[in-house]
Amino acid sequence: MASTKPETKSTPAARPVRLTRAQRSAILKALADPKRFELLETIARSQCPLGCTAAHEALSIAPATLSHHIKELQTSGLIDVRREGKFAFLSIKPGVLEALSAYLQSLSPTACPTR
Amino acid sequence: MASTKPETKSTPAARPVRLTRAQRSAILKALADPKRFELLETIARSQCPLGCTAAHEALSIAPATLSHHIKELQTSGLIDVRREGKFAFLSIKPGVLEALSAYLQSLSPTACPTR
DNA sequence: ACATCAATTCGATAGTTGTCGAAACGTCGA
DNA sequence: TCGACGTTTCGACAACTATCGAATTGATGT
Repeated sequence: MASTKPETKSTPAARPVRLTRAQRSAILKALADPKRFELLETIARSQCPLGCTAAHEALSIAPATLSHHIKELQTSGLIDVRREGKFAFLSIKPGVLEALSAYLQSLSPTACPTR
Repeated sequence: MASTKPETKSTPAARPVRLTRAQRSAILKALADPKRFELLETIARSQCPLGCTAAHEALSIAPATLSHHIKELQTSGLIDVRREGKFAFLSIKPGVLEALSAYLQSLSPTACPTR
């Protein structure tokens, strides 16, 4: 199967990133754990690709637990994991948080008059 | 100095609704359960104050479970519960979803150049 | 080849929680 | 007062999961 073009790179324009119900569920579950959310915040606040070691130091949890959380964030589609030799670098997957954010906002309707 | 303005009640204009870390955690945990999220969606989609009976029919879960989920959404600060006689009416608490949404969006930084 | 280090996998455990049936509570109409 | 109905509480169970130590894998440098 010949690939038409490499899409792992920075595509010029924005992409809507449509989320299915199942994806939303998975993402919310991934965000629900405090340690995992903190990890995501750490990744977001870092320049961009955060090393596992830095993450481990920032969260003060066992390596095994960190690895578990990373996999959860990855399988839920929230982050990308790039492996380079014996290191792993974490980065926020673009568009996903925006999509979730937009959907949540859409749930807040114009306040009902009969309140 | 002090006395910028008291904003505890339903101010006509916008309300910032600042969320603490603990509140964010609680809200995300409340949203993480699929049935609970579906309940919130149902409330949001209804005119506004949704009766428990309607919710029960929409979700097809036992009354006890529904009551449990309602309490979770309420204690997390996502919904208001107004009681009227033997009925209970659910409505989305204004500002909370917007605040969470804004925070999530703020985590998505400008994509890192070294990707 | 060997030792070292980063990261993952495995196995186990403790705590959490979604679910429901049954009982209880409160309200309303007869 | 009584019974019917909506909702909540209680108790229990099953499933899930966050956590870690120990062992493993894989890559790097000597």
